[in-house]
Amino acid sequence: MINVAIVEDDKDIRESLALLINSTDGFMCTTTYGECMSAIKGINEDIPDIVLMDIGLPGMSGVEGIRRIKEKHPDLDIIVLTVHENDDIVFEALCAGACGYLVKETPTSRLLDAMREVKHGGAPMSTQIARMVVGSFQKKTESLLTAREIDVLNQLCKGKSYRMIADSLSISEETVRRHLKSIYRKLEVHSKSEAVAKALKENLI
Amino acid sequence: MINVAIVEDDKDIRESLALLINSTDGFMCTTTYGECMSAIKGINEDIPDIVLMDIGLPGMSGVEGIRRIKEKHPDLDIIVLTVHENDDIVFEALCAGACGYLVKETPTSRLLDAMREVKHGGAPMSTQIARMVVGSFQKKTESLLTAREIDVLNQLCKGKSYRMIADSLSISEETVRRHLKSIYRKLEVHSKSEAVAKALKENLI
DNA sequence: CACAAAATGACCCGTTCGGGTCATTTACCC
DNA sequence: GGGTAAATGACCCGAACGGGTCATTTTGTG
Repeated sequence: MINVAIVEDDKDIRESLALLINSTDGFMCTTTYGECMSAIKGINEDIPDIVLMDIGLPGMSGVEGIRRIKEKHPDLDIIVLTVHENDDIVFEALCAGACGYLVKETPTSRLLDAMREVKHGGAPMSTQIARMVVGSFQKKTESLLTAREIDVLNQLCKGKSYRMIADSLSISEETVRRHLKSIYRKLEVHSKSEAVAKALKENLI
Repeated sequence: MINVAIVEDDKDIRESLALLINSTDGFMCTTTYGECMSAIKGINEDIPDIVLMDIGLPGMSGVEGIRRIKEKHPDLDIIVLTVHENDDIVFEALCAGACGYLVKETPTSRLLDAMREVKHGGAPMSTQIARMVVGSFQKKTESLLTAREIDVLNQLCKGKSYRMIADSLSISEETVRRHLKSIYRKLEVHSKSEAVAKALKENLI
């Protein structure tokens, strides 16, 4: 029997979700919450197997709610169920600890499958979400940086100094400096650390 | 009609996959390859809609093959179909441009679904793979760094100087310097850029 | 309350970095 | 074949950094 808790501000959605879950073999939903604070408190008392979580909630955001719940219960599985398909929110939710992300038009059969999938160690996502997630691994093609600049940037990301980069690429320190100037201009940054941060965040290397 | 190419060194698997695809409505497979080089060449002539790609191939690795194929055909969808569930290979394949990753015990019906899913903008993954991918977003808990050190590290990742970090956290530059010393010792690094690189790669922040 | 861990602040000094301006050679595209 | 982009190398200088050693205050847990 999989015990599901629901965090969702819309009463109609909340109740129909609970009804769906309670009328499905192997699932039950004894507790629902209208906002995060009570969910965080309630889940501390009565620990479910899975939390279905909305993102656009009154008061504390769902993302922050996920973070707080996972702090106390790292092994609890949280599935986001929301209308938000905005890139930032998806990644924020996953970083906060969600292990699944479904958009709200998901058919009920898929929702039930998703919960079963989570219990088998999966991470169910709606198709567009999965593509966004996988896409986030892909390197930017047609980089604005030249091949040599990328070489230098790669070394930089290993924490190398100008001197070490020069040795490693068999060019003079002055040339390294020159490439760095060009990189800074293109990335619009002004220090090694900022360049590294930008390069890693934007998958330039 | 979805045109599928197969890259797979095992003749039996290759042929049974082709047979499956050709006997399914809406799919066809006219070309199969036993290793990467001929696939790269062949795909340049005869462009399929989807490539099913093995990873453990003789000669060029599947990962490198994916990279080469995506270089020429950035919009071509490549699904990895392999026995490898090793973390590194999964992420390497996705970084190289794969948009799906299935383990070989995947039932044929799921394989066909996966190809349809890809054509609808999805990114089909086996359950364990999806969890690995989502897990890679999650921050390390129980950091070896203190809360304040993480504050400083966060600022560092925005490319701030000591002076700017000091202002932004309302502490003296000397204290920032002190925290940085402690961070360097714990992360075993010796520069801002190296610390940023390590922090971002290890999801410390 | 006592003790430990964390956070705070200060000084010195040699090295590295960032930005400025200079120039030459190689490679590729029209 | 001539022009453009890329890659190479050099110098200067002030600001920023990294490592060293010093000490005080705050916080939290037993």
